[in-house]
Amino acid sequence: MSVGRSARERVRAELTKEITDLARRQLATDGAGGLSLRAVAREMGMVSSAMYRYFPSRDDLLTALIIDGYNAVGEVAERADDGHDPADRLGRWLGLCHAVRDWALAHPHEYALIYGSPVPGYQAPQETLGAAGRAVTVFGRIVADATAAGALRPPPGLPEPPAAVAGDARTLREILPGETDTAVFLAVTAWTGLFGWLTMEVFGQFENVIEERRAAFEHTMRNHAALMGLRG
Amino acid sequence: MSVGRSARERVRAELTKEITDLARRQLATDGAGGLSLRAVAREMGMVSSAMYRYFPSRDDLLTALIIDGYNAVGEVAERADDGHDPADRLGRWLGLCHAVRDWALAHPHEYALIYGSPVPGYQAPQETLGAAGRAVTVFGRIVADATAAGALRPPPGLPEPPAAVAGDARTLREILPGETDTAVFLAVTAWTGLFGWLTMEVFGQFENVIEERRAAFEHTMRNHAALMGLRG
DNA sequence: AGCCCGGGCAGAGCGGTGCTCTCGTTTACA
DNA sequence: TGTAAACGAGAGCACCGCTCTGCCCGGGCT
Repeated sequence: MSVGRSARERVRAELTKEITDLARRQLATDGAGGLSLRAVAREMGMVSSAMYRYFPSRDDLLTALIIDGYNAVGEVAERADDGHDPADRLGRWLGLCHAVRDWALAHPHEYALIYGSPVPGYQAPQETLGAAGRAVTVFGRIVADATAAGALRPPPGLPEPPAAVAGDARTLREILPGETDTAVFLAVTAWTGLFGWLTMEVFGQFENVIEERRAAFEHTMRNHAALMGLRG
Repeated sequence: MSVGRSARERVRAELTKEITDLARRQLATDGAGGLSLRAVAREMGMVSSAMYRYFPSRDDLLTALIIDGYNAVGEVAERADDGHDPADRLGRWLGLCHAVRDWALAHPHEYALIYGSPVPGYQAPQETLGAAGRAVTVFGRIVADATAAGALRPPPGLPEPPAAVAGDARTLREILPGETDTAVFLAVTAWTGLFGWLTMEVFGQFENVIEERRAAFEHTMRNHAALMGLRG
């Protein structure tokens, strides 16, 4: 991370970046399954075995790309929220949804890599967790701001969270500080709903079913906002 | 499908079934990426080239498994709904949710195959569409029954569907007959929410975040029911 | 009854993959 | 300056999907 101390470390960092860049390009065109260490090496004018000086295995290269992906969506989410009037919580929620959706549609393979089927024997290492949390942190801030302003008023007739989930609500309050159990799970409902839509859209489940996807998406996210009781 | 006319056709049908069975077992243990024609052939005491008498390519074998998967979840959904008092629409909705979830957790790789990242160059053929619709048809019937009985009363304060989505609402009324545009998209919200939760749970996104998953899931699905206005 | 034809399987082989091991070279550091 | 670590090349292993060829054998037609 620091400025390359030695020439060797500098060229190593450069080559590592070149590898991930080429791999990301290959990922974008062929998907995770088509990512080939040999192809990356070929494109760099190197031999495949040399790759293993930089990434111990293909999975480690994938891990690097996964972390990059989480950071990309996290940054998109943060930038979207920075551009909004903090008091306009409904606008911030919709802006966050559109930002994540735009990124997902522009990078379907990267989206699949981080939110889709896990790769075969691959176990997400701890390092991914930090990056994975950036987007949801933005969401938590919006909800918390709304609550603090008294602008989170869910409709009547909602079910009571059962006692069993109280512990999970406590965990989730790290992301959603100061929320009641009811509000915590309304937020979970909205968040899973957002990614449910995105997964179905990116993976082609809406083909021949929903065509005006942007409008339908925004309306669905407005439904989620209404369920949370997010007022403008 | 019909009773094997000649002995040759009968043994062919049996071998085809044996191949898909072995492939499904391999799918369950290694995932879609680990599905190997050669391994299936090995396990059958045959040579890999012989597989191509039955499936023109690995992707065609995958297609067969995908159709099987859609039919499996469709059957699970239908059976769950048959076992419920038709007038208990909230119970039917929750039963449907739990049935699909139980199946997904029991067959994570098959779930990933049909609802997860699409496989590399694979394009879902038309044949899958019929099987894919069985589960959502059950859902549509529950909502339609509720509407017919006047038991679908969404809470106040919901957004109006924009004009742009009217066409899609018309398409979706094939599954959700007699529903208003508002109700159609509330149903879409619930359905995408269901699969959003399932995808995140099956793909491990709830690790270390939500532990009482069954209770939290049911509560989330009750939230969706409340948004739709599904009364018992 | 005899023939023949086509489905079924085996084997070899092509080009590709991830990954390992060895070997000579280059670089950084003590 | 000497040494240990990093580096890249090359050969090779086991596996993959897929193709082509050739043999066998059973069922259907003459």
